[in-house]
Amino acid sequence: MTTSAPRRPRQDAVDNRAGILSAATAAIAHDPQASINTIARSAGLSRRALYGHFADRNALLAEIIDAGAERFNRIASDVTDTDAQVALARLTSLLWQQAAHVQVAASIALDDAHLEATGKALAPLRHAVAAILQRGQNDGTLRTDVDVTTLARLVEEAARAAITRVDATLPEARSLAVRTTLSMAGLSWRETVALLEAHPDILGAPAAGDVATNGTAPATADATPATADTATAGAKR
Amino acid sequence: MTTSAPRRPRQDAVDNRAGILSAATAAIAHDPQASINTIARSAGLSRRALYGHFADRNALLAEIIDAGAERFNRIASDVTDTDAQVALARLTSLLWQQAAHVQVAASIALDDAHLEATGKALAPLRHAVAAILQRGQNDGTLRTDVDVTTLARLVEEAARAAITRVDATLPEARSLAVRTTLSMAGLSWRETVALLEAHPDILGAPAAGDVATNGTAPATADATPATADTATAGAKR
DNA sequence: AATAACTTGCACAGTGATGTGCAAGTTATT
DNA sequence: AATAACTTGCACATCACTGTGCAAGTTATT
Repeated sequence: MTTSAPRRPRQDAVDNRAGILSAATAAIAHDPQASINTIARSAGLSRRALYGHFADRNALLAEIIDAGAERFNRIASDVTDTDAQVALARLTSLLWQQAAHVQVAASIALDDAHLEATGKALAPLRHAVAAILQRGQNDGTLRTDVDVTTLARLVEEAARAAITRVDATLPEARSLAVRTTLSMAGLSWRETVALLEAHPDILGAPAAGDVATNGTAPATADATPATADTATAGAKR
Repeated sequence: MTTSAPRRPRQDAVDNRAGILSAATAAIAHDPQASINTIARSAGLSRRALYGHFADRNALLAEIIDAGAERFNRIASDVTDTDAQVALARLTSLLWQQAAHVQVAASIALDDAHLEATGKALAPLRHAVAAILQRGQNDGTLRTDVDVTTLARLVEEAARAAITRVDATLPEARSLAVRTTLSMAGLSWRETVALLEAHPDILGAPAAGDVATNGTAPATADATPATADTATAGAKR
């Protein structure tokens, strides 16, 4: 008569829950006002089933925000470059991989209702950005004609625009996002191109983390052949 | 028995109509989903009265969009500078004065429902920007590492961010918006500062238009005392 | 094979918004 | 002063969406 331990959740249910989160992320990235029905249907479930996994809309949003926050925080703490320009570039490059989450955060952040939640979720990332910008202003490697707070907002907006408003399937999309952010931070476009050429690892693979990449990575030029290509693209002469 | 000519609209009614448009512009700039009730109340009218002036929500939005379009088009055709950098700077400076309309256009443009309307309204402005950017790329005064179409989108986003996401009451707000746009167009921050110092008229009063200002305006330095102030503001050393 | 877990569809109540009709009141215009 | 124009408040129908209860069915797990 031992009150039998409650059976653990069924596998299909676990999958469905994850499917909802994924579908919701995509749906909300596309339209912040996406209805519960839309989300459930795009996850292949009925509206009613969704309420079996999440108490209400807020609970669902909260988990989505948390998921984004976790990824963002990892990225923020992964960037340890001393050079502010390089740090900012790498940060953007890594964020670019999380385009969907960036878009969701941006979308939800527009809503006054969840401003607090997103704010809390983005706090560590914003703090990291502020630190980088401050460092760059102190040593003169970033623009000093704008106070740090304002610059942070502008850089954030530039990154958001470059990540979410540019076709992510373009081969140069990632490089473009990075160059955009650096531009906003005060560099001329030629300087951004030069910086990326000098640090090819920034646009490289997942960087250090999963696979052990000791120190300076020498041969990571697989995904992106050469920056020069995309950098010169569109030049008239 | 001549079917008497219908009396012309009452003066207070005309004022109220204008008041609604103005209130709606402000309300929607603040929240794209602002309800009819909110708008009417903030115009000092009842919800019911609003429907006496506009058939439905769309009719109201259409007029707001048109009002913005008219202002934008005037600005676009007012900018005639040959130098692409100067033209872009002046365009931004003039747009900055229409912050509320810029914000409304940006807000509504996010909505799929009115995407067509805003697109049509912004078309001439976008065309002007594209022309300026193309010119700048041809003579090498603007960045050539991005194709014109993408660059246009990025510049537009940068301008939007600088105009709507920065406290417009700050004395350097206008200058900041211009420098931001130029940064996105490829200039280094020092180049943007230099350009504004070389062309103080860009941040000056309403420029040519109402009052006759023959040729090169010598004494227009009223509204903005000196660019050097704001440009150097925030510099650490 | 038995059981608990999960999903579905439907009904239902509640909310907030839109757009309209109408009677009664107020106000600009002639 | 008369009149048409305008505003208001209320009632009403409609719509889209949220969140819950429940019975009946399907499916993973033991």
